[in-house]
Amino acid sequence: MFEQCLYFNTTSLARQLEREWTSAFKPFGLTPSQAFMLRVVLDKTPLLQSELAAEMNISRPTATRGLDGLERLGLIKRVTSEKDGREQEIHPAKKALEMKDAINAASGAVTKRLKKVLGTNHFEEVVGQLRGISSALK
Amino acid sequence: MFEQCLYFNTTSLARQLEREWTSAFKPFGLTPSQAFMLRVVLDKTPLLQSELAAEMNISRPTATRGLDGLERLGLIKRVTSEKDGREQEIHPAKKALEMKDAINAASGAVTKRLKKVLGTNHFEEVVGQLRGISSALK
DNA sequence: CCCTAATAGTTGCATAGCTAATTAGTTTTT
DNA sequence: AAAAACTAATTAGCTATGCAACTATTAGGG
Repeated sequence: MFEQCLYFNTTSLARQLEREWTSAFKPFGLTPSQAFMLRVVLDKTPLLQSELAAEMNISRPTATRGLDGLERLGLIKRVTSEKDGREQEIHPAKKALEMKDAINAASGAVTKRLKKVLGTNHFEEVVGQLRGISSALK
Repeated sequence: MFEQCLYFNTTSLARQLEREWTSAFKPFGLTPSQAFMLRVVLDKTPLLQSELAAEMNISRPTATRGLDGLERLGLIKRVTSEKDGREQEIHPAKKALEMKDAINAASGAVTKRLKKVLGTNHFEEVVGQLRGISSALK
């Protein structure tokens, strides 16, 4: 009965995609959130937690907890910034650097598969529209 | 860095929309999940939990817990089916029936506002596409 | 009729997300 | 240079979600 509802269809699709990505990252022992967070850390190292939160569009507490998890897994290290003692620099651990290519490849594979199922043009169009809505609402 | 990622953009937009709907339903003391669940109960009464889960695209445990919450608020009642003792029929309580029109009106108002911001055509197109992706992945 | 299958719902355990409040460090003001 | 204001991160407490395992009930096959 919510066929026409943006909220309903967006959250519903989000849950469905969550499942796809969960299986993609399972071989690494990572959840989708953890894997995406690690990808940011690997790509932008070193970065501050506030930058991570902004990049991922999550609140700072969520970033704190996500990083707690990655730290427990031995994938990142937090270093108090020398410039400003309030800030924490995030660095990937060696273990994470070794996983980088494989994680990115696994991500690429999922995207490739989805593009095949949905058609590349359609896929890209929808992604663009989602971003458009997101920024229109800011 | 995930501008082109369907998963990232979908989950990100979902969180943003969650905020919009949270404020819309706050006057009723309901979260978006609760409000949508109640709307289904009000519209399809009486229905079984399995039907509710299917209608909302959520797992049965999530339905159980959501209904636990609505029951605690005195908004629904569970009645064991006479046909089949495993089944629970969900009925709205009087309190919920009295809220029905106002909740639906509040929902309509949000949708109307979003359509205005995004343009009705664009809005409907995107919703259609989300549904298309969802069913293509099933 | 009983024993096995299947089914509806629940419970246990875990993750991800949020807001509000707290802590600790830095800047600004006076 | 002490007090006030601000800022980065954390903690507390909550909801929503899922999978896996369990309970209770019904349905089916010897």
